[in-house]
Amino acid sequence: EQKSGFLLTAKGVDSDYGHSLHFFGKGDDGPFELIFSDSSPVVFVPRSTKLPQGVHLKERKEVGLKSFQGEQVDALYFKKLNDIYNLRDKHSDIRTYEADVRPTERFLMERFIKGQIEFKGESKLDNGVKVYRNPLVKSSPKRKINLSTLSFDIETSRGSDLYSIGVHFCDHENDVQEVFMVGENQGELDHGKLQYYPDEKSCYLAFEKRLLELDPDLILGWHVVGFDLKFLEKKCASWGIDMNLGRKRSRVIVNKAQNSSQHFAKIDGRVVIDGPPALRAAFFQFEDFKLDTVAHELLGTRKDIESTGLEKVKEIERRFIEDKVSLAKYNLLDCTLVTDIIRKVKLVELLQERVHLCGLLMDRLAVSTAAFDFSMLPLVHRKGFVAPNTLDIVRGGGASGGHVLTPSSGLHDHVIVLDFKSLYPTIIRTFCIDPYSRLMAETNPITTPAGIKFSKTEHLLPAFIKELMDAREEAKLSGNKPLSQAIKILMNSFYGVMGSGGCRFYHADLPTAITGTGQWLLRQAIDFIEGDGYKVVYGDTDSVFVQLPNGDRVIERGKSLATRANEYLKKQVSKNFGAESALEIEFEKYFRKIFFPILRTGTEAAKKKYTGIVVNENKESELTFSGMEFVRSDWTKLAKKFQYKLYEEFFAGNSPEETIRSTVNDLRNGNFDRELVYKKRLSKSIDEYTKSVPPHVKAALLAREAGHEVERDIHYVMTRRGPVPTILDHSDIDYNHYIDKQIRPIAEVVLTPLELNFDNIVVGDQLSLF
DNA sequence: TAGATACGTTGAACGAT
DNA sequence: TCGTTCAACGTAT
Repeated sequence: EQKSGFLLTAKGVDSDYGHSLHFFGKGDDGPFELIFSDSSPVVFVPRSTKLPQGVHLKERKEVGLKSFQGEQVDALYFKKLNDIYNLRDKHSDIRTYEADVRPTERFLMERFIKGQIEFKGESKLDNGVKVYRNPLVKSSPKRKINLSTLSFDIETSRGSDLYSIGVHFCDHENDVQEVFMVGENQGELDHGKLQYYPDEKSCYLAFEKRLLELDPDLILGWHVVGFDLKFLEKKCASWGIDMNLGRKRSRVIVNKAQNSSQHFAKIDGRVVIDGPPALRAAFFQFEDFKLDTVAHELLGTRKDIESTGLEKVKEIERRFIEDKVSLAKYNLLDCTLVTDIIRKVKLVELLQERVHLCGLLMDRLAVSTAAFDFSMLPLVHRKGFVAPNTLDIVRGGGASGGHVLTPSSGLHDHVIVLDFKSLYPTIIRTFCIDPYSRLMAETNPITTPAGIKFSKTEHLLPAFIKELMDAREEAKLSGNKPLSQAIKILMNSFYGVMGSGGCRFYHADLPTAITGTGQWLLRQAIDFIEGDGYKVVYGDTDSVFVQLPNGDRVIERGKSLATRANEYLKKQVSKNFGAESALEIEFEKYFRKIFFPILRTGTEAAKKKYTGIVVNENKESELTFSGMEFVRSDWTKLAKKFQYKLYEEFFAGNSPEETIRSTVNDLRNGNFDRELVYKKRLSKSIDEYTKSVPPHVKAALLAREAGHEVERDIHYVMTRRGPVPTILDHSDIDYNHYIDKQIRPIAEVVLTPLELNFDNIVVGDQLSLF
């Protein structure tokens, strides 16, 4: 009987019998595992390679494939994956190809199985999982599979005591809320079940048992890998037991990435979705990634303990002793908030669509180079090539990027923005840019504006991008946002991946051809628009800011200009390169007013910085900022509020003097004391700042001296003693610092063109101080 | 368990005064 | 004390 399902996790296992592949997934009738017991990991070597004694192969085969340099290769089949690593590491003189492709992924990609799979064979039930040994499999069109989620969160003391574990499980028919609490019974919850256990171990074991019963496909949480799972793993180790939360009661393995604080959890048959990194990967932006902040911004709700840091821990400790019911409530709220956030942004749907598009399973989606391999390798093989190992890539000189114009400085009325829709993907399509096409450049060549040749007929990526773009249009029409977003993420990754030394298909010609073409196209568009009698006031990579003589029927005129620019480019591309243009310029937005400030150091306008009033089709206007302090997380709230107010006045044609004066006054009077916090990230560990010690590092050092754990985000305030972390006493605020470093530079940007002087405006206050 | 380059700003560090 | 360089960070695209 033919079954189908969605793949969740994969692993390869070396044993005495060989290398086996294990795929866990979820089908209509529950979880399954597909085992392929004799997978024979493969690597390619040049035909001329003589293997040394002691290398034990299963088979060496002529496969009719060649390297990118044109050298014929043989396939070597091994018993174990480890044999390949040994060959590579112990015989570095032997050149290998694709030695770093994971057998599980190779298995899927060569069969074009992207998440959805059909399988046929005998199954045996093992711990609730239907296990198929060596079934027949094939790819299967995508289908909606309901995945169940379990969000969990643990509460602990400041030390290493486990207090409670909250659980929120959801599938298409159930909603389960439970809390497992250590200690004596102090009562029940209104909503959800609260159970008490005499000690930590029995509490944990009850949680484990319940999780295995509920059998979720996805495990959700907030820092759930680096904190909760790591904590529980340590606990289990201290009790001498394994943390068996995987399908078939298998053990959870928590790993830390080298040179990074990132943690990864391997759980058979279940995918862990950790809120902050998952939202970051989907390009969500928040003031910070605290659960409370994100929940507030997305759901409008708040956690019930609003304090942070030490106070929060103290409150949790108090509740554990005096009020376990309210601790349980708090614990459970964290779980349901995470479920609600992930549901609200349709994160599971997004991940599912991404798997369907790129083929990598959920826990590997972040690795763009692997996603590129998944789509390209099987196609490249069918064209007769094998690819190099990633580590053998020699990174050539860097490619230049996008073209950025110097803005025409100052204030402008009626400026429209036209931009190229998906510029780099459409360039790849139009000029047939991909690794295979570069190798085949002599077959019907097309020379890009940067002078680099590709084959107009032998290529792989352009067709894939067309497919993706068509699917995206359809997704947009049908309102399928997760799919549309998934396609955008994948398409936008191609250029970066091909220009990355971490990609086995890297070649400097690829990014150089793409960005060079982008620069050429932007110039062509500008030439056309200027030739049409308009003034171009700014442009960056794929956009042109065009001034219109007046504000009548702006959108109509904008769209008409875009259409004519498209026709012009189509002709240019056809005439100069004999190619059919997939490029598309579109009307993006209208600024009733836009202001380009002068560089802080210099006389020209700054690039990548502007502010203006955008008016939409419904004639609603909005003050927007790009690149300016208002959008920068390392400027204080004081600065941002001040900048916003300043430009409101500026665009309204009012004098900014009163705003400046009152802001300085209020600051001195202590009215902004809570809005003076600087936030900056430590990009490396604190002891690695040897070349210079910037303010946020100084603050972090103070925090560490005072016995605090140093976090990645440093919050500090400038006091008369210098930068001090907000967790320490910082009442001696240096108001002059904030006037000079946060208010003055923002004010002067508008004061200079108005020929006003900051010191003259605030002079009264300055005198009263000294 | 690695998508890219272009750009502006700040303040530390350093050498010359 | 002053001017210059550059590490560091966050942003635009």
